[in-house]
Amino acid sequence: MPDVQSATVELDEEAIMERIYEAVIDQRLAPGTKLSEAALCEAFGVRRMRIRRSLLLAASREVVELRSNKGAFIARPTAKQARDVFEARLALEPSIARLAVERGKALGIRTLQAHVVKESAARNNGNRREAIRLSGQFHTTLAQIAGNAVMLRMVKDLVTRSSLIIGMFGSSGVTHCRDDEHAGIINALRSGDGDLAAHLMTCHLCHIKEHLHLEAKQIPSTDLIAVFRQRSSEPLDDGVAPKN
Amino acid sequence: MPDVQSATVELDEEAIMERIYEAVIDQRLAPGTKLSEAALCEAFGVRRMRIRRSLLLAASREVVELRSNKGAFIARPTAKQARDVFEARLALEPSIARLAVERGKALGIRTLQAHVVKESAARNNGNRREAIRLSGQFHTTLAQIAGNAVMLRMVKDLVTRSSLIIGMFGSSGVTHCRDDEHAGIINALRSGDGDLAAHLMTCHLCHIKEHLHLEAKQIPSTDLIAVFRQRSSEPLDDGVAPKN
DNA sequence: GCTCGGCGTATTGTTAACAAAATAATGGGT
DNA sequence: ACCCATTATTTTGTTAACAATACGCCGAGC
Repeated sequence: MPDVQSATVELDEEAIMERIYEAVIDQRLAPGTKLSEAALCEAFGVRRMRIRRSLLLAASREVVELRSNKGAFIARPTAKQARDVFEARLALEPSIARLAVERGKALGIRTLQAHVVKESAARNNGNRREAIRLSGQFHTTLAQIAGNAVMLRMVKDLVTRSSLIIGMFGSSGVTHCRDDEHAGIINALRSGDGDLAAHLMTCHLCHIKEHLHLEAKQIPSTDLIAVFRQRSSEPLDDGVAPKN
Repeated sequence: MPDVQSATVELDEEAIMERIYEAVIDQRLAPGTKLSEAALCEAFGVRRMRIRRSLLLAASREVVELRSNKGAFIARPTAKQARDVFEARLALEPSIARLAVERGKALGIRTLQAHVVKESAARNNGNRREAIRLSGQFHTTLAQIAGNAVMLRMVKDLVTRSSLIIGMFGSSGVTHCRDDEHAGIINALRSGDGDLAAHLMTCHLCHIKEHLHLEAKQIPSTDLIAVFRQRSSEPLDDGVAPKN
């Protein structure tokens, strides 16, 4: 047996990124939060290099934002980014629901059902954080059942960013998803109706999106030079924001 | 004016990753190619750290594979990964085509048309590499026109991995895409028919996929211990491959 | 009393040296 | 002549020190 002191194995970069994702989904890390390297080193018990690389990974997924010589911050999605994220989810997740119908084994469906039961329970108990976590996990679990690793990775990223988007633009108090809609999708799964599952997923995502206030509500960015900078109109750029 | 010697600005991690992507798309970097750090340092004129981080980024996108203590290699997609990639493309790109119809300005469409003209020319001139490059770029350009940065990022990754997949499973000599299919999609764009554009894209992707030989052809992996290792059946794992 | 400027501290970014593993080379034995 | 063990070299992985930038504190001046 290895030494009892550090029984926990050293986490690798992806694992640390995953932990950051979880914290973002739970809304324990709000948009704009500073992620100091020293603090993260202590939190995860690793050296600075490991943290640094984890932050780079998260930044390449646009879950954190790296400001030069300032450090790492939890990303603050813009309205445009929010639209893009949900547009992507609307393209992906109905297909995922359809695939889950085709490939979902009994085990997977039962897992999902247990999931939704816990979700309802958490909501009724007023356990808001747990409810949010589970409601996000519904979408990733569905992607697992669909059995496509590429799409699973995409959904994980999108769900995490959605949590940030809700933090920025969501009506406070209202949670992500309505669990009855999740239940409806599960019923479609059980009855083997792929078209229905896909359709319900589309509706579900639209509903989430409708509860956002994307009309330039946007918490003041505290970055005054950016606010007062002359902004040129947006003529056909390649859709990718400059990074500095 | 800065010193004339190093007029080229220092490339950042994403830029280097982009250059690796391009080389993969052009099939100048074949699956399994070793990417030694020293060589890359010289090639890009940067220090080791920068290279190392670029490789980490590319690895997180599964375009390169990091083997512990062995170094970085261009990824060798498995048949399962190939299926997943094309399944994801089939979910994403028809939607992208539809969005491009909605939002495509005249400028963007003209750009695409010029693109396809160059593509045909390259093909007729026997300029295989250029033809491959342009045919891949058609899909990313379409995503730019659709104006969704999230989906653009996804398509770039998927197109790059598709190039690797064709390198692994494609009938040699046959190029990625048939340019007449690209032309058909552009016509749908011009006539403003979103459903048609989406449908043509679906067909187009299916055709590419059909030209692959995914039935365990798989170039012998040269890693003998892996070949002779007793393989347990694949029972319901989470769809994510172990990394070592 | 408030603002501006300089100084000290803390945090980030980078470099270079070091440790460990794998690969290549050498030599001895059969 | 071929194969295997041992050594040398290269290449990767990690650590720690250094440099540079940003931040907070304090005092001087208005």
